[in-house]
Amino acid sequence: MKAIVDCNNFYCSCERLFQPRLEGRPVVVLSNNDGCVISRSDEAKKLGIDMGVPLFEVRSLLHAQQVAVFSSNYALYGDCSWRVMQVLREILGKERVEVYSVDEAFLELDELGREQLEKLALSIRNQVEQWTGIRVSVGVGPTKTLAKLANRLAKKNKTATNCVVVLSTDSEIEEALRCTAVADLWGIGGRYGKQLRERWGIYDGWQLAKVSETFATKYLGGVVGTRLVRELKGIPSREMEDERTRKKMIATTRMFGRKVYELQEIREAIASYTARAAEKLRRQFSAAGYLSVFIISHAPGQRHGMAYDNHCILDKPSSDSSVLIRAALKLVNAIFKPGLVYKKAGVVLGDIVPAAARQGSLFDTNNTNDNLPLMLAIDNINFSCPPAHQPQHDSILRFAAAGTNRGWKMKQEFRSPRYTTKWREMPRAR
DNA sequence: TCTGGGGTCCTAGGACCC
DNA sequence: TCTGGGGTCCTAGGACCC
Repeated sequence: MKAIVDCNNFYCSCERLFQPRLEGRPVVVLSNNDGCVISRSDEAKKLGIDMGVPLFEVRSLLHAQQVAVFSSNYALYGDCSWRVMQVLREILGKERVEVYSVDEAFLELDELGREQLEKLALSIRNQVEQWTGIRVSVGVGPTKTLAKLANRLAKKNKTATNCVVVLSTDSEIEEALRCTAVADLWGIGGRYGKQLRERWGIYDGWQLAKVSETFATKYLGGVVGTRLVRELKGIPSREMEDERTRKKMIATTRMFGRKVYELQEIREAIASYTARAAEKLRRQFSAAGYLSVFIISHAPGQRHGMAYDNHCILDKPSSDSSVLIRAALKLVNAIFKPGLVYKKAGVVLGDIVPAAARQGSLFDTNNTNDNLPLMLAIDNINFSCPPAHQPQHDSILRFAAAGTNRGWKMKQEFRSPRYTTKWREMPRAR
């Protein structure tokens, strides 16, 4: 049997952890640049604040209802996530835990009886809450997709279910599928949902579980759809995956805090995003062989601007910020067009390989020329020291190319302290 | 006026090879 | 009018996820 543990309103719960006075009050967390709402407490959901709604549309409602508003604080959420996952690993053993996202993990459970499964799920839920302060929901089923469905039902009705739902008998599964709209299934998004309804008259999960594999292959994206339908029928087709700690692609992209016109500012932004991406790369002991940059211009009155991108293959894979920044700046120079207004830029690293197994370049006489020790020293210092009195900066040691004014930086007006990851921002007890 | 950021997997189609 | 058959690799783009 498979289970999925999912943290309730994760980002909001993290904020509340350090401000218990917010318990029972509506809370929301905003996306980067304070653009839209990406996490809501139950109280905020009840006020009718939708997921993903732009801040400006609900500003007065938030104010009138005295909703506590936070900018996103990824240092805090990442650390809380790690704590939750550690508890799961302690309970089940780390081979049985697959971290799926910042707030979700799949668990491999034994084939126990129904009551025992429910007891186990409940005890996991309680243990996590007791040790981390984060409330979670647990869904259990014969496949990952059905576990997801169980979890959804658990969250939908927290009081009745105690945040735990087990789907183990055929009739339980049938009933759950019947009461779930097809687009609410894991793996069916808006596009397929619409097609299934309008073209095939398939509205709920039970109908979809009945289609043939040929149908799924043909109309739901090939093997992806086939796997999904098999999972609904109770045949495990998405096995537990090895913790793939190494990402295959690393991106740092941001909206600017204001309109940007000058190449110099774009270069600063690209340099600082590249430095950030390189940091992520080094954290997983990798090097990248491919680098791409893009900038997006602002078309007045339109939702989407025009994208300009450029990429290169590096002579040899690298995780050296200065090497990557140099390459990125060269790329951005080639695509910048004066006279446009820019609103966003980004850097993507690809062709990622383990740093230890890099293929050297045939023409490179100096293979040890990477500044890895220097880079690691920089990472260490940046991790432990906050940038004192310089709110426009995230780190104390930076590359000159990233600039000093940084007027383009994203807005973060409501960020809480990084309680658990920066010494100077630790909570104080009187 | 103001709408995020970071990932994965898969398919189709073109270029190229023998 | 008729014009081989199979591979592989790469890229772009679609769809989905949190």
